[in-house]
Formats: sequence, C-alpha cells, structure tokens
Amino acid sequence: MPVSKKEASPCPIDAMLSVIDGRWKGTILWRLSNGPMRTSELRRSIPEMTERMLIRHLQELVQDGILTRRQESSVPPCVRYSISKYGWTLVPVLEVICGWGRNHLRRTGAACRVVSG
Amino acid sequence: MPVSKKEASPCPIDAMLSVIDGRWKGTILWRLSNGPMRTSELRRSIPEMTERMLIRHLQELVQDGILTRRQESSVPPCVRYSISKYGWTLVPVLEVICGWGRNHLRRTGAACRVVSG
DNA sequence: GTTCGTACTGACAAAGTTGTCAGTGGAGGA
DNA sequence: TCCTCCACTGACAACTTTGTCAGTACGAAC
Repeated sequence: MPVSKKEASPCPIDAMLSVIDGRWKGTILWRLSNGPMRTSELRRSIPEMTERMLIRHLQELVQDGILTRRQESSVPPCVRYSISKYGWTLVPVLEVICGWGRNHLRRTGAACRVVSG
Repeated sequence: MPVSKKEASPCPIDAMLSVIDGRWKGTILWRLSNGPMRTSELRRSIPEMTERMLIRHLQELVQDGILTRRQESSVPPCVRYSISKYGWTLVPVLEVICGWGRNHLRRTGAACRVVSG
C-alpha cells in the first residue's frame, strides 16, 4: 500500500527523506508551490507520471500533513490540493536541496531542466 | 550493480537525493563527519547495516565525489574513508534536512536518536 | 444510450534496492 | 596447519517501489 516509507526510522534525516522520497513527490510539491491544483491538472502538468502514482503520492503527502485536500461535492468531483501551512516549512529545505542539486548537475555535466524551470 | 540511482534525472532535487539516497548513506556521512574511518570501524559503528551494503554505499559515495578513499598497501589491508572537499559542501544541506526531520519527528511523536546523537 | 470526464481503488507485474551467503589473498597467531 | 582479520566481489533471494490495466459512480454532452 505505501509509496516509500521504509520502516519509520528515528533518524531525522531518514524522517525528512521519507516525506519527500518517492519518485514524483519533489515535482508535485514544486508544481503546488505556485498555488493549489486539481488532481487532473497536476496529472497533465507531469505527463511522464501515471495517475496511479500521482494519487498514491498525493495521499501520502496529505497523510504526512504536507498537503491539504479540499473537495467540492459536485459531479463530476472536483478535488483541489494545496500545500498546507506545515508543508510550507518544507519549501525552504527543498530550495536548499535544489541549490546543491543544481550545482551537482553542473559539476557532473548534465542539463538542468524540468522542475527548476 | 547500483545502489539507488534511478535514471539520472535532470531535476536538481532528484540529483541531490540520488546522492544521499540509499538506506545508509545519511548515517555513513554522519559518522564520517567526525573524521576519517576505516571500513571495519564504520561497519562496527552501524551494526544494523551489513558489510555488503556498507561497501556498495561507500563505492557510490566515492564515485559521486563525496568521499575520498585512501588505501595503505599493507597486509591486512587498511582503507580509510573521509569526506572530500566537495563532500563537505553537502554537510550544511544535511544539517538543514536534519533540522526539519527532527522537528517532523517531534510532530509525529517519535523518538529522536541514532544519527543525531 | 453510448461516451466522456473526474477522482479514485484493487490486483498484479516489472523494476529497483537491500540483504544473505559463500568466497578471495596473504600476514599473523594458536 | 588451521583459523582469524581485512576489504572486497559475485550470485542470487527477499523485499519495496513503480507502473499497468481494469473497473467504480455519477452527471453531462452528443
């Protein structure tokens, strides 16, 4: 059932990584940092990702308190995800990670696209 | 052959994560941040980890330029690993990650031991 | 009345990561 | 002579994560 969760290590590094670990979580958070989005919008904005994986990751991020899920009871259903107050505390950390990663990519001679714009 | 390496994503977050991802890499780096250590010392200091995994992770960290391997040609062999100059640029990032993780563990009500002392 | 779109679930296969086990060579000790 | 230590390799089993495929309910559009 779980997408990335190992076995709840007491090491703070592992704890942090288990929250953002998962093939697409970084990308999802990056997209949502521009504002709330519907499930289908997110899906279309990351075409390489399947719907199944999107939903599994979203559910974990909601469980971890990083995202907020808001559902309008209409048909067809409309669900909007946004970064929670707690989730915003994660964003500066992602920025630090991203900064190092960008430098590392330069060092290893790779291109730098996708998430970082 | 590889321990955690997905497929070399151009996303800087993934790039960073691929360097520290791997069940034991965070722990290994934490140990080495106190100074160089021999393979067997590292192994004994993290008893839950098998020798096989230690060596695979060490090799990847060396390949990524994070660690330096220094071998004294003696018998029995003596290999010492230390964090490279480049590797030290990673340490502040790990500290940020660790800080958030510690807070997250408090939030989720878990104990905070092992790596963080 | 068939199809479309939405947000989701379940079963399961494929791929990736980690763990287990046995084995290498040569000095030194019992 | 046999065994231990050290750093390491290779084959492969076990587990985890990701991907594929089919299917749910409901209203609206065609």
